[in-house]
Amino acid sequence: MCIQTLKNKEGNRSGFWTAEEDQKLAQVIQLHGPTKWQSLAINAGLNRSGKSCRLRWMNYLRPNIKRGNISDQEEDLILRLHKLLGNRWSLIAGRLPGRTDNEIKNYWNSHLSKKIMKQNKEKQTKKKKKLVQEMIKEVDHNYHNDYNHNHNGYYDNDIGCSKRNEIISIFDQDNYYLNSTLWDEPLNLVWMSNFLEVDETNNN
DNA sequence: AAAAAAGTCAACCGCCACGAT
DNA sequence: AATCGTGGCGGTTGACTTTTT
Repeated sequence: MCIQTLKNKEGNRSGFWTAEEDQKLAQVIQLHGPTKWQSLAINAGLNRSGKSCRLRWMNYLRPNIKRGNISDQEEDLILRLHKLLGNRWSLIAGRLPGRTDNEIKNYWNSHLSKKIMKQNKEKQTKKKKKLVQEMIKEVDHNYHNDYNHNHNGYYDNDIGCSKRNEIISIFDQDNYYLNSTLWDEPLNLVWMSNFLEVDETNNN
């Protein structure tokens, strides 16, 4: 791995820590305790900011740190705590022994946020489908009872048209499946339900 | 095989709170 | 009361890795 040799604004080293730096920091903390980070950095002979030293200690060097392999129980706890507390990572981490706020935050951003988004999308799709199915049923009812339905099979009464409009707007918000040609066709419920099936397979 | 895209995560930055002076 | 130093936090970056094309 290539080790960065960047410097920050104050001219201190920045970027990934080397094993040698870790060792120096751990030694000086053993002597003086994890406080006064600015002077610790100097005592350790590290050309690092106090903040950088503190972060390295808190997230990687301090004892009893757990890294990786977040269990199902931990994940469940993170999800529930996030629902309760929002992005208050240090509070959440405080309830998970050995875990750091940074790790929880990273785990959330790279795993859980997508998972949650997917779950929400699925719920929304389910809801939408149910609604559309109910409306189709309603239109179907009108279709068979409406004397304005003309001899070509066109569906031209006002209620039916507005219902059809509603269905299109709910079902096809992205204008993805349906297009304006729908208006030139009788409302074909079988045809409509084909799209519902397509929708279902796309989301699995 | 290689280039591009997507994912991961360690570390930085800016901001804020708080205690000391 | 004002200023300064320090610690703590969350958002974000970007180097590196992995997956996809």
